[in-house]
Amino acid sequence: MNEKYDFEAIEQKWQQRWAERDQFRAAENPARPKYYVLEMLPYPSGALHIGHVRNYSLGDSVARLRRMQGFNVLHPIGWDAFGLPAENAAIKRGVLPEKWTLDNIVRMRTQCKRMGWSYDWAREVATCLPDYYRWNQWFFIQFFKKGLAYKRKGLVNWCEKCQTVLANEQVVNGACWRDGSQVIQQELEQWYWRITNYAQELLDDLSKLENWPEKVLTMQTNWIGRSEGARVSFQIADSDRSFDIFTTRVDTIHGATFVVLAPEHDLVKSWVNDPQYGPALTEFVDQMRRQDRLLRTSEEAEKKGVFTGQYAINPYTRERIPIWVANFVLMEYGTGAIMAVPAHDQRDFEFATRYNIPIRQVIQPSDGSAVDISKGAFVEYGTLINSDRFSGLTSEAALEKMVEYAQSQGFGEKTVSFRLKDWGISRQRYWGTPIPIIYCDKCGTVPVPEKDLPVVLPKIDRILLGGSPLATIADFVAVTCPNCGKPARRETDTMDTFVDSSWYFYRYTSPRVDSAPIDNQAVQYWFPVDIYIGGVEHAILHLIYMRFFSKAMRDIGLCALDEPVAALFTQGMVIKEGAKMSKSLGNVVEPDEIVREYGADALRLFIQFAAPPEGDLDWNEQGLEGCFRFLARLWRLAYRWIPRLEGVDQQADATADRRERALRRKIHQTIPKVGHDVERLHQNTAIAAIMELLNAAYEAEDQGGVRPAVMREALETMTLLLHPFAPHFAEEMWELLGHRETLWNTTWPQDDPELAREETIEIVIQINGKPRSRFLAPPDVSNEETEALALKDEKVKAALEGKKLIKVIVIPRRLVNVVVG
RNA sequence: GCGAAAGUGGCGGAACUGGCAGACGCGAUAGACUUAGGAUCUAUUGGGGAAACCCGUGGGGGUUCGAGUCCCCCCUUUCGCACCA
Repeated sequence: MNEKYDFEAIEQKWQQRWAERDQFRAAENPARPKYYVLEMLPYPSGALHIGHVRNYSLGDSVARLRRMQGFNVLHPIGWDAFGLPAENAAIKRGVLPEKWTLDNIVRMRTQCKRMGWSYDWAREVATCLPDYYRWNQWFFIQFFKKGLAYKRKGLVNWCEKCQTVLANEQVVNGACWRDGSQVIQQELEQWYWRITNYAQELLDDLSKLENWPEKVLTMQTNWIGRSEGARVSFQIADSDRSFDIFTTRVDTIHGATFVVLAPEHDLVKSWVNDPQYGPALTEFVDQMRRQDRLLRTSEEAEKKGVFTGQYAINPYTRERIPIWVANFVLMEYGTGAIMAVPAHDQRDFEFATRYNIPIRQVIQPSDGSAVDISKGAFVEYGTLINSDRFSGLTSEAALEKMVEYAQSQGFGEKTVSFRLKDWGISRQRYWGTPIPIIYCDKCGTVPVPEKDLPVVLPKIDRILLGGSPLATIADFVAVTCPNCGKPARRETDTMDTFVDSSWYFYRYTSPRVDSAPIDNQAVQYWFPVDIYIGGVEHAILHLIYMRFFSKAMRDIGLCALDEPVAALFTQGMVIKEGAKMSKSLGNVVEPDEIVREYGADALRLFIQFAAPPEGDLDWNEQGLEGCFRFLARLWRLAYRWIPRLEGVDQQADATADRRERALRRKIHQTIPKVGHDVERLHQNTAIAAIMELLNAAYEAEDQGGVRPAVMREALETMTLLLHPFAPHFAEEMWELLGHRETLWNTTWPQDDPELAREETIEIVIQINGKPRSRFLAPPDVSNEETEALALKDEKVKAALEGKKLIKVIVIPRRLVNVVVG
């Protein structure tokens, strides 16, 4: 054994052995309980960053612990390999996306192996390979057949910088989620997936996700945005046309003094030629189209609009009210049209005030108190007034009754509106999955027959810019119609890369099946994912898409899961000096450099020790050194003892010495603590507990009188407990301690509660709630004895001098509070 | 504005259902070993005080024998949502 902790040699040695033995290979085994540990797959951007290290080290410690606890562990990894950065890098550096991506994967795979994570590399998937993306295409076709995929023209989010369309989830505060640049609205024909079919189920099933963070559930609930209300049809005056509005407050409809359409509303287009109102209307609509969405939809934005010259008939009152177009009504929510009740809606109030539109109160507080409608809207529920036959009803009752009335008269109905929109999956980029559709002049839109899959992404030899790059590849576009055999054209858009990540974790269970996307038997064995670890930034992106995907997979008869992920854990960011690491700030920590200087084990240890995993972690090199020192300190202890341990069994005899018993007690207290902490992902306190155990071993050594058998037990226990965090170190130590079997196949130590039990306990004496004294007692001391012992205490006697004993509270085995007064 | 989470030594952070606040690590101080130490080991390390003691978990109230933990009000930070009809 080397006196010095030579992390480089040790880590290399074990990585090599693990690879040679193909040690982390997983296979279905019905005899053992399974455990599926999943981490969000990385985008191959070039190199692992420290956030990956945190994410994957966390997952690895869980995988290794569960394995040692007897679970059959699946711990896979892959690459989210399609996507824009590859194309952008290609444009910037002149490397083709494919080469750039595959090179990055090679480099990052090496880095992963250098970190010692226990991945089953035989299950690795890269989403940019035809073996994988052909199933994206297969899913597309199944969805198309099932009516879950459809094409329509409509307003879409267009990112100028990315030169492509984005789904709603990918627009954050009016900006592109990836680069933060402005997103504008454009009218384009796009493919959509009908995620809204599942809106209700996606919402309802959130209640099944008991082990998901509340925060994510809330974000999803808000994103789905269910609201119950009514659809009411308004006739356009002097016309046979009508339009629908959506409202959650039909009870206020007698107070509607105007209606408002979104600038993008279809009806508006037919009015722009009006000689009197057309010009202003046209200008307003154009202005809205040009305006930044973020500005337009911000609450601070002033409410602006123009009168269309048209009137609508309120079906309840038969009253003619003006139709306006205004910035604050959004085409994408509800029906893109609202009734405006300025007395009872603040937005309508502001608008009405600005344009001198009448304000009419129709609700008053049910307690009869007065409200001043001239100062602002009264938005609460109350009692209806000025509402014809509905006057006198409460809002709650009116909501029911008035919808029934509308229904009976045929001009409205009860309806539910969702904020969630269908998922726009078309992307006008090269580096993605080709959408498997063929357009034939005769047969229309025809899916590519399954036998013709995959539609291979054509190789290119130069970078393609602008539009849909595939459209410029004549060989690709030209195709014969699978129906009629006549010349036809291929769809040239590619799929959103969130499609790839929506089901990759299914593919891991059967990565090489080539007759179907998944082997249902394998899915049945491994699913659900027991723990999914990743960043919270995907709360309403990936994490909602993949839930949708599972349900859609179920409905096309592929497997039978409602929810694929049993527990989700969102880990915090790694920051430095309080700021997010970024190249522009120059505060990026390179994992490679840390590994070179301190080793992967020290890095893994530190990144899990420095902070609880759900919070942000402030990188600090000195803390890292502390973890390195801990490993070196354990190494030295072993170095001193191992020569004396040969042939010594750890359970040689019952130990009688007080000092030995103290060390063994610490050992047997630490074992359950570490296991329990890692199960809750409290790696920081688990590691602290192992450090304490090492300190106890040093203390025991220092005091003398500890025999090798006990020191062996201490060293072996620390080694086993350390394995999830510092596996190379632990494997080496385990071997030095004389074991042949890898720790991966070794069981987690069993604690002995008998040995863990304290021989004497210290009981605190409080006087009037303040700690004043303490005494030692046997652990089985009764409450009566405890009280008696406390009352004999000198401090207690002194405190009772001239005072009265009011009461004594005994907390068994912990504390006595003597109340005097 | 609405909602959620958080606020504990010089620093990162511990503290299960209310029961010794500050585990563990960093940093710091002193000593030992040493030619030397940025290595290692030992000891000390929330503040005040000579001490008995007193004060301390963002601030203010409250419940309780007892509050970092529970309740009310306020402040700050972070993160979501933000004209959603």
